[in-house]
Amino acid sequence: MGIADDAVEIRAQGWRTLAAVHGIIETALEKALQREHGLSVVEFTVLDALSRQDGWHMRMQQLARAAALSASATTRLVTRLENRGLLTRILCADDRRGIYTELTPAGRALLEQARPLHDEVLRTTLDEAREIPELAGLAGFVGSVAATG
Amino acid sequence: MGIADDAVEIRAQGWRTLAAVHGIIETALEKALQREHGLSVVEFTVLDALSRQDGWHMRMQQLARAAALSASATTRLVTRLENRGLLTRILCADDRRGIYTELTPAGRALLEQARPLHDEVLRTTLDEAREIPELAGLAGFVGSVAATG
DNA sequence: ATCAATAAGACGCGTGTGCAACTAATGCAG
DNA sequence: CTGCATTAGTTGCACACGCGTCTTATTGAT
Repeated sequence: MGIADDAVEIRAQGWRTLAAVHGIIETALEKALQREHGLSVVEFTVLDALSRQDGWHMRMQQLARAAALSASATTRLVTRLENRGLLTRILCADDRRGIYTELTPAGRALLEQARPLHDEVLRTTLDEAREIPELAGLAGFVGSVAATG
Repeated sequence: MGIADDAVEIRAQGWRTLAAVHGIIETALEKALQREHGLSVVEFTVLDALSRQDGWHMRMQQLARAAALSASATTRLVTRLENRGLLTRILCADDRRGIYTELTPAGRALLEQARPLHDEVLRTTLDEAREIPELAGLAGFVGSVAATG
């Protein structure tokens, strides 16, 4: 068992840890946001992405990348949110193939209502993860070290 | 904006980064494993979990926790793998409600065949993630620092 | 003027998922 | 031993997703 095999095992272990922490947070977020605000995690993510693009509009493809969704899933998701009056589609003037999406006041309001719960869940689940030895390192990293961005 | 608000923003940013890296890896793994070995990521995860429990059997619930799945998803996943002859259900003698699962030789063989690809995808996607400024920190952490476990 | 490429939508299909309702086995209280 | 809450696992139902394919509108190069 040489150095290469160690690296393989470290990556595998790292991925398992990453998946575990991700799963814990996502499940907790899903339940809480669904229960209190009727939002799924992806829906919140999309609204959040749009809100942080303030002043700018996002095209469907950017949205798809931001939420890690396929094109068709993005279409359907935007349609759902549009039907609920949380965002609007806007044809863009310079390239009329493109479609921008923009938060409506209602969407922005719902997002702001949901933010506190979102952060609370994040905080408590990260704290819980820190209690579990295998997850403590990553949970600490995610919760404390600013992602270099 | 005080210290508390900073912490909120750091957590949110950390979660976005975590979700992004997770999504990249999972998508790449899914495509590669599906294409080459007809396995989904969860299926690989379950087989891997079972193989690392060598000598011991796992109950459905443990499996569910290990793969971050619900009970019902676990039932169906095990059924699929059982139908493909990759694992077997074993009623346990002492508590006849409980069900153990065990890899078959075929399951173990398929797992070993798939491992090299699994690691290769892990390695290349982590390398790619390191090239993206916002993800570099986390990708480096996952790929290099042994998860404390 | 033509034709390939691109952005997005529509739609059917198969699949995986969570929830809630259900069955069966266990174990504890009286 | 009888009743009853608890636990393990399964199943019916509805829904979101990815994929593939087709369609439409627009752009840009020849």
